[in-house]
Amino acid sequence: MNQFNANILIVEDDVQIRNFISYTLKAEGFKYFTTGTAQGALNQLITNQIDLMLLDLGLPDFDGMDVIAKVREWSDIPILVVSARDQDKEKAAALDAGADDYLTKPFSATELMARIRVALRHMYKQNSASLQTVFTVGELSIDLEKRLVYLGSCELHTTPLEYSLLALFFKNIGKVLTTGYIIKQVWGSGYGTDTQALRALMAGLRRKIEENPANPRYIMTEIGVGYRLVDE
Amino acid sequence: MNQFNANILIVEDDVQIRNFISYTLKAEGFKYFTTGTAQGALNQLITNQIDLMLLDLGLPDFDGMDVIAKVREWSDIPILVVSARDQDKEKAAALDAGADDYLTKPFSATELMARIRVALRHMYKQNSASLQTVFTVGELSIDLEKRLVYLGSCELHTTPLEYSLLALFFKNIGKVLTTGYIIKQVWGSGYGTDTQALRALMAGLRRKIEENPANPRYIMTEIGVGYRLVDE
DNA sequence: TTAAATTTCTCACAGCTTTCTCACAGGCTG
DNA sequence: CAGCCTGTGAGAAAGCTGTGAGAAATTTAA
Repeated sequence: MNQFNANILIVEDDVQIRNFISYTLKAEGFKYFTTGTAQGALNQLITNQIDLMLLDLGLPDFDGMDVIAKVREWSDIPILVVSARDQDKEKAAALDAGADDYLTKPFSATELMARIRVALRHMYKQNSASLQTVFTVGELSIDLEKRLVYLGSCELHTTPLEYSLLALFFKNIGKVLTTGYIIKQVWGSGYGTDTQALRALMAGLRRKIEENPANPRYIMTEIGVGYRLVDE
Repeated sequence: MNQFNANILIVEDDVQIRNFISYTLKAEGFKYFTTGTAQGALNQLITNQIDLMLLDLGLPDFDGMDVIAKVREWSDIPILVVSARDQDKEKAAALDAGADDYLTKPFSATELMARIRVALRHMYKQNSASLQTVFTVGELSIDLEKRLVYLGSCELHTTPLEYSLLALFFKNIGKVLTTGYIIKQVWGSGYGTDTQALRALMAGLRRKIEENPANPRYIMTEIGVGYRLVDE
């Protein structure tokens, strides 16, 4: 067993290499998912709690570079590119697109594992700074770990979208979040730019958390820009 | 010029490679220091503000592995190992000791630069708080991250255009900005050259931030040229 | 499986804010 | 004084937000 407890997504269409990698990961005690297509990778990332992605650039449906760009629109998970392409420019392009490391085939299990450990170390170092899971503003608080919202001492029921929205604000207390950013974070990047649904969602949320929704105390509107959770 | 403004320490005893690396870094606009020994590396790290270290493992005085371990006792700066040793175990050992990446000689400038960018990206993401986002002149201050303006200790409401204008001045404190430049920055290049809207916008902004708009304290008019935010 | 309940999205509209335009006043310069 | 530039107030036009009602979609329960 290793020190990390991570879910790793293997995106590789060559069955032999996929087996080699998954065998190696299993031997080290990692949990993993596999897929052979770009589309499958995106699906897995959405449905499962993935901590790190091993990505082959040569996929049958889309180019791996597009996958990197797509994922980076909404996620910061470590992406380790595994590719047969050995051109420096390819490497630089992938790394600049947002990949965290680049391994050229053939590679050894030892090196792969070491580089995975580095990537996970980075991730945990980053997350350890934001270990706090309970945030409070005035009477309102949120427990990100338990996924619960409290108003005073009372638990407050929230729908999934309402919770997602509120959590986003608590992760950015005091900052003005633009409507475009909020929509991307709550609905995902494929949703578009229509703000109507956000307005409706915000109305519902305010009805629950604000005493007087027309004159909010917690989430302020910044006209023409977005919204902001006040910082005391 | 690159997007980062980092000091890089090159630890390499082979003069040719050292020159190659420093030449590459200079071409990309990085500042750098060089040393050929482990002892020198530690000295430089203590005396200079180093943001990233390029480390050759084969040093004359101590083994590079010891340098990594030593540095990691007190610093989290990215360490990029550059080595001729191509053994997987060597790589794994260096990475597990705390290095962030491992490049095998010979390597290309392109790849080196891309990997440096990845390392710096990680670092900046981690202490993104350390980037200055609050600027102050007299009683007036702006928080670019939160998108908020303060006058004294009071929050000041600004419209999107007013904020955009004020932020532009704070990014250019003390400099005279021509009306043409301001219009292009605030309204975009497609707007034209009509200054009427800018005059109206400026009047509104001054009404909010100046005690006496007719005799401004913060944003001065430079007749025939443009405007300027005073520098204390 | 179907049915009920909940959640989410869409529409239409009222009310408000922001932005632009116009007209004019005042100051500086030659 | 005339010409140019800047500042300002008023008002129109455009744009943005909040909200209720109901439709559509999703989840939960039976």
